[in-house]
Amino acid sequence: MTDSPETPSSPRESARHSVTLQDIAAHAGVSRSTVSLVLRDSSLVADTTRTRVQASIKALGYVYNRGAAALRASRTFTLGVVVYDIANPFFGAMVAGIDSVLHRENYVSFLANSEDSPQRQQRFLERMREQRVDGLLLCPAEGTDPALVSRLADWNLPCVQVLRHVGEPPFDYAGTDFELGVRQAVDHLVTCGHRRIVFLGGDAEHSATQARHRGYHEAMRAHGLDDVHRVIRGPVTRRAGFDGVQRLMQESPRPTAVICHNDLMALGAMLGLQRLGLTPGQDCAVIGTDDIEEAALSLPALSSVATHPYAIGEEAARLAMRRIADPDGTREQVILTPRLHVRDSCGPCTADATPPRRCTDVVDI
Amino acid sequence: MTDSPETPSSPRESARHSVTLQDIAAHAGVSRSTVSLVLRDSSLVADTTRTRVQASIKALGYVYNRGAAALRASRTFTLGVVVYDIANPFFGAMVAGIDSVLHRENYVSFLANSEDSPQRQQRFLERMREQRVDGLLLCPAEGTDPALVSRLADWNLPCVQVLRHVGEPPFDYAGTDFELGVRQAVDHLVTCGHRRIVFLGGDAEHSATQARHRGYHEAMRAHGLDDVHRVIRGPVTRRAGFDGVQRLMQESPRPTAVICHNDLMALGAMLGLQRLGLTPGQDCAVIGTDDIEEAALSLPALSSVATHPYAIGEEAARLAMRRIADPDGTREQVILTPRLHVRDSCGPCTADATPPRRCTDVVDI
DNA sequence: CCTCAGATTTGGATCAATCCAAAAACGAGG
DNA sequence: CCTCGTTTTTGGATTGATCCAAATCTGAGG
Repeated sequence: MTDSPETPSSPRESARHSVTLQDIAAHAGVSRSTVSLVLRDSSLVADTTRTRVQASIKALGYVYNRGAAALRASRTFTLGVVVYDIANPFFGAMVAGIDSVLHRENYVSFLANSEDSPQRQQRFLERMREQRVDGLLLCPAEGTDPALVSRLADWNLPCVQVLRHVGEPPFDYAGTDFELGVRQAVDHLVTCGHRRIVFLGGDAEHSATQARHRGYHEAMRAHGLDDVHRVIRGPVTRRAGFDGVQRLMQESPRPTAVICHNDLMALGAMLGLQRLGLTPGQDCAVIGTDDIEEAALSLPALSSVATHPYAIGEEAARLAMRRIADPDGTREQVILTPRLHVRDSCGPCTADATPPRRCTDVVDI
Repeated sequence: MTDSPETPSSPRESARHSVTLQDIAAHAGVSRSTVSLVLRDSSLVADTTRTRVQASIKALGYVYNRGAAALRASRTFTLGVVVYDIANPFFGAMVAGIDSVLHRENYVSFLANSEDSPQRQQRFLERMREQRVDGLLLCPAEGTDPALVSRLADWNLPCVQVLRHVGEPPFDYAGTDFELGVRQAVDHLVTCGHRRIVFLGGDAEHSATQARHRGYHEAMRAHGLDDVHRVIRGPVTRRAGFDGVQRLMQESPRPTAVICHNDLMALGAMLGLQRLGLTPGQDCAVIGTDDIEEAALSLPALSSVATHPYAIGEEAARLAMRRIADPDGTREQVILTPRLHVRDSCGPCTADATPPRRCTDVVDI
């Protein structure tokens, strides 16, 4: 009592400098190294020692310093995630899927919204490199330099591309078979007796846009409809759907069906038809892509090709975990199968083999 | 050539160990410290030195190591962001607002989706502490321990609460005046001649739910409608709106209007009315909250109290920046003013002073 | 009691930056 | 040429963990 001028366990001690491994070691009567092993629950430490150290950790209110650990160790248990439009509910669901997997794996993620700007994306990627993240989940912004992927490889930064992809295979990728999705839509419409089917939207040269167009062309060709096939390029917004469909409906042999690049466009297209006094599903069939929650809610309920964003997010995250564990393993492509949800916006399907589905059957609110 | 066994600039040199300040210093003929100063562009270094060092940085392909820097310095230029439902488009927009501000400030953010689970939230917060983030943006999960805020203060972790808040003031907070929003809705409906106005939704004791209920009660009282005021508590999902409104419509003196906790509920409620063969805006007025993009698109277009998620995100992020710069400054509460967007779902407003607004005026697709 | 293998534990070096007090360089005025 | 006050630059200590080779402990078998 008399020999030490200040008590070592003073209450504001923690404010002065934070508790370190050294402090725990002293408290538990072991070495720094042993404490470190306990923290990473190594099987090397004896059970009695482990419990003693854990008690000290709790007693002193120790907080692990990830920064210091990362300096020496190779892994940081962090990941970078880049999307190009987080306000889009599709990406919201995808990020939720990513988050669920990362949480299980003790990872946390940096999120950035590139706003489809390659410059913003580039800046974030450089920052991620400075943060020494273990890997990246990247939905490449429009206009991303195709060399980016190999550059990331040079940087030893595992990267899983999501939804879109740039550069040369092989690369890790998680997405949906957009080509198949559009084919399903065309097939269904043709079965229902449609011939003049227009594909609406897709301005940029993404893999995802190209796949949709390819699916459309091939399905039309397969049905012998080469003469009437037609793609209207342009932005993929509500407005574009709204305007585009109205322009189409003023032509003399009117299209009888439109397939839209995404649901937002399709919802806009339905509104456009209604503005002209036409009824979606009756005067013109409409099919969207993504099957966002609002699709089932609209009136008439929108038929849509479900692309399962939550599942894509999960797969992408799992892929990243695998690549981090085995950096030189063969690259993988996880491609989910989309599914057409038939609702009212594509009208009754008299020629269809399956009985027509009624709206109320599928309103999964 | 003959005296050195291997060229120092061998191509795979970078793979062996990464380029450090030391390497740059050697290359530029200055000391480690000077390079460090250049990196943090300090005004201490002479211009000629600065340019020389910058050239070396570029030449050697140096990558700043944030982890190492954070070990010594106090700031990490990282932030933790917690939301409880990232799949909800409202939060998507909010995160976009946050991201835009952080990008300008050279910050990056860790994002977590608590799924409204206090345990998940807690785990993430502890992880953020380990990461030594400079601050937190927190939309507290339902059932969050009110002591959390003061605990974060003990940890020296600046925290801005967003949208909801727990614990005792003073704290930093960014949100919307939900109370005023509901009052606006009630006022409008009363002006239109409604009396039996029901408030639908709100199960938990969040600040945000309480504020809505308070606004509802006060507005009803102000209009002398104490006798008919009524709150139906319950979850705030589409399904709840769908079911809830149908139950209400089966009562003998039917309510003539419902105000919903959020737009998802309101959209569900409109669907519920239609299921009963009733027309929203004609047989029963519906007003939602948030004014999500889908509101204007629905049929009839949904009247909604806009709560500006993007702006809330921006404000919250700005607040965090301010608190990090001045940790002991007085706490601030930024409360945005909501605005009622009148569309078709609340029907014609004969008694209104302003001319009735037509659907087509406000369909801002 | 000694030996030895297997199980635990340990200290010193290391990771890549920042901090800080002190040294060096510089330019103007005497 | 010598001060003196800025302006620049610097080396050593420090941050808090991990790595790794070597030391120590244990208990069974001879």
